[in-house]
Amino acid sequence: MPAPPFQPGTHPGCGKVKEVLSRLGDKWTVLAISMLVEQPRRFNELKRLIGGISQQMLTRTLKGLERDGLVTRKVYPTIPPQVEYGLTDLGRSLALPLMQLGLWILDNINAIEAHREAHDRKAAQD
Amino acid sequence: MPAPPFQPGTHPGCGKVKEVLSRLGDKWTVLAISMLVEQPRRFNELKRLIGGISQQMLTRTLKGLERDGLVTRKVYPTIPPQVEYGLTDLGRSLALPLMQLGLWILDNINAIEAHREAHDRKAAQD
DNA sequence: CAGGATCCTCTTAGATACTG
DNA sequence: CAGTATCTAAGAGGATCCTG
Repeated sequence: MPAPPFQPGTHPGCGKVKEVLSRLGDKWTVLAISMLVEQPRRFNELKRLIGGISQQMLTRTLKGLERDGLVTRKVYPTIPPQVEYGLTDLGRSLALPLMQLGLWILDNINAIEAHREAHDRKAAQD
Repeated sequence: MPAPPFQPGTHPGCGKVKEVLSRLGDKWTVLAISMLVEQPRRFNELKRLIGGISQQMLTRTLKGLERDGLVTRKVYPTIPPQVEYGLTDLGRSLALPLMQLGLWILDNINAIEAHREAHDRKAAQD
């Protein structure tokens, strides 16, 4: 296991890593990125795919990703209007470690839930 | 790029992946795990290493990780009391994709910040 | 269809004080 | 030292209505 890149002093941009990490860590950002991995998507298509997100939060999330240079927003001036969101190269390069993390979760979700139940059962003995 | 493991229908535990993701994505969890990668740490040692975290949030974070079976809590009944936190095997296996993500951020933090500044500069033209 | 504007609620997180 | 308890502020997130 390599030395973690977050410890103070080990890297110059340590504080910034924390910041980006908490950006990625909001409720919807990672999900939005993952829905764009395969192909560009339209606004309501994303909303449907993600599921459970309000249009306001989807707007905010996509704006944030666009600001960070991870997502592009292409507007087709048709009627009705059509907007397509897609990953930039930067966004695609991020998707890789993100998918790895998702796969880990899938592999271990059962173990985690088993631990939780055991833990909660013990805590209920009072 | 593999199909994302988060899309509804592609995997049975899709909703649960979202949930674990948002658990990992709080402000301190990933940082706490990363500080335990190299060796077990004591409470105040963790607090100092992470930096900027309140003792309450550290307590909550560690309790959550313990509940999920990612962190062990060993109490030495000495005076003053001594408690040591360490990663379980499950926690160590999670640390791997997490460090990958951290390395990506380090590699690309400059590009992200450049995008942000350019984006904000454009937005300021109104 | 793709959002902007508003209002409201709930969670997250920080500060402080206290305890075994 | 390693927490617990309580209070509070800030922001995340949801619901609804409105518009080009």
